[in-house]
Amino acid sequence: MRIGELSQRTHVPTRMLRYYEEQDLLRSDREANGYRDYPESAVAQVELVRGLISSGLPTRLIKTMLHMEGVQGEELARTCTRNLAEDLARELETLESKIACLTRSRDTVRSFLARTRHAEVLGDARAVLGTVA
Amino acid sequence: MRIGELSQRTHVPTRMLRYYEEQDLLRSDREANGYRDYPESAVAQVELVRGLISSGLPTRLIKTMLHMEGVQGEELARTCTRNLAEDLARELETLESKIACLTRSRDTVRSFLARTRHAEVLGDARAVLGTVA
DNA sequence: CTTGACCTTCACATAGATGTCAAAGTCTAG
DNA sequence: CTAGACTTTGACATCTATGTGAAGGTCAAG
Repeated sequence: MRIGELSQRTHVPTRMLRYYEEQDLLRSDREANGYRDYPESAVAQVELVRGLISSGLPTRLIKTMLHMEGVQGEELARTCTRNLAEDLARELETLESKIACLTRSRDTVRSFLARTRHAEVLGDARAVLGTVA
Repeated sequence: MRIGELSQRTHVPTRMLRYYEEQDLLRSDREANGYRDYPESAVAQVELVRGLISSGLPTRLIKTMLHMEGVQGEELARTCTRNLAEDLARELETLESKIACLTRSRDTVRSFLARTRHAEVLGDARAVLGTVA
């Protein structure tokens, strides 16, 4: 598919899709006329990248992880040096702490909304909450 | 405590502590001489703010959430309008999706490292991993 | 009183993610 | 052939979170 369609389907502006490509987070083939051509899988890829970037991960890490998702068994021995493994272990801790932090905040918001629901007896917030629980 | 101590204890530069205050994410009293004076609780507060910012949350949201953590029961009815509740419900979805995204990435890194550990028979990465499991 | 280690505010610089616009090529419909 | 929709690259603007440094107060130690 072309960039316009990918953009519509992911709700990510074409500007950003080109930017991700420039940052090595997304690949594309080219049609004879030079237009970018994306495979179906690009949709998922873009969604993943978006999520990670919006979660504050450095593109460097995202690039590494995207690469990992593709790599298979034996290939690893050659690919992953000890230093890289250590780096990744550190990144893993970063991820864990981000998750913990967001989880805590999610719980805060959740319980706040729950209490609000009680407070607002005729609460229309209930409808909203319904879409979340 | 003063800003220097808070900075050392949180590993957050004083520049940022003042910035957070400017953004309404952190409060401080003032000594007679104008120096900022923080309570013990500021340490935890700063750590929370750091975690959220590093997770890509907009300061606007963080401000809201920090406020919520303080608010109690009855006060809510007055504080939380329907629109705010709807906003928060949306933010909650944002949090959920960030968490999901980070969790997926964490699992990716984890399983990569696990496989790596097999590949590197003498893997020193194991020691590193131990601190993570 | 002076020095040094703090603190204050203010301002300018930077890096990353994004918005926006311009100039120009491609292609399809009329 | 032309108009309109879509594409390309490239440049410039903006916002946020930061780094950095200037100019100047506070205060304890020597």
